[in-house]
Amino acid sequence: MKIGKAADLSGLTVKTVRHYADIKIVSPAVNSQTGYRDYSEADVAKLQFVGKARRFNFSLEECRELLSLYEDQARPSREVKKLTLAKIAHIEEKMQELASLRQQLAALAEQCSGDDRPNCPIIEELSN
Amino acid sequence: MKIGKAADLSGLTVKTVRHYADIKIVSPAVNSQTGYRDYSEADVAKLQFVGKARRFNFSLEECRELLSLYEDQARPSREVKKLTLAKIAHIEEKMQELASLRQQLAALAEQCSGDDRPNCPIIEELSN
DNA sequence: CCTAAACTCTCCCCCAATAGGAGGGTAAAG
DNA sequence: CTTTACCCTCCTATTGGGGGAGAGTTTAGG
Repeated sequence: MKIGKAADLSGLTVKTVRHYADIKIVSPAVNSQTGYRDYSEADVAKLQFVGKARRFNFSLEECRELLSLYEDQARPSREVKKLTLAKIAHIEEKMQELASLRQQLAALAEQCSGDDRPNCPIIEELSN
Repeated sequence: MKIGKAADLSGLTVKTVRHYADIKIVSPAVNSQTGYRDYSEADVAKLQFVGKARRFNFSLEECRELLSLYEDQARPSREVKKLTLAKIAHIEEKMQELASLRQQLAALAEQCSGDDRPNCPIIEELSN
């Protein structure tokens, strides 16, 4: 099938699917007459797989790794779990960072009257 | 002073300070003889201000707004508080999203034996 | 059968916020 | 006076795409 249908079936945009072909995440056959990309059912399954992994916050590089594990019928599940745990750790790091920022900003906002007066503890803090 | 010292004093890299000049976040005077940027004490204060706001996760566009409030002695503190609360809300949204991802990934990881066997619930979930 | 719309191709620019480096001019220290 | 340290502009890359031009292809309708 052509790229438009593959994109529809995988829930991705044509732009994105083309990008994945460019960087060899999912490489379809190519019609040498027209230059049109030709996607198989298996290609679409891979696109769906990558789409889902992306929604789980895996980077494209990580998707590439997951995809090669997905294709390897003999993969040890240890490998997949390792990637997943690393991703969880990364997410937790990010969350900690955000929690700290939120706490600091909330403390500042609380001290700020938020009215017409120019006096502002937030600006003062940023000025130090 | 020249850009190197301004960068040191503000805790930013020369590259970053130059970029901020390019996009008019902090615009120093320019020596027309040499083309060297010439930073005042006030410019350095602005760079420090932006650096701190960046560490609080404000985007450069938001920094631009904060900076104009910083420079406006008559600003209503309401404006600053509004930006800060919006930033807090944005951070909380991101945290929720990450919490959901973490929960889903953790549930998957827990079901995965993580050994030599190819059977892997994580890959299976991503394949659906 | 022919035309027009829908689709596809490549190529280039754009976003945020920097980092790295080439190639060339300037300043300050020995 | 030379070396080193610094500064300049311009180009490239990063991540994960989006937008659009200009050209070729396919498909549907009349």
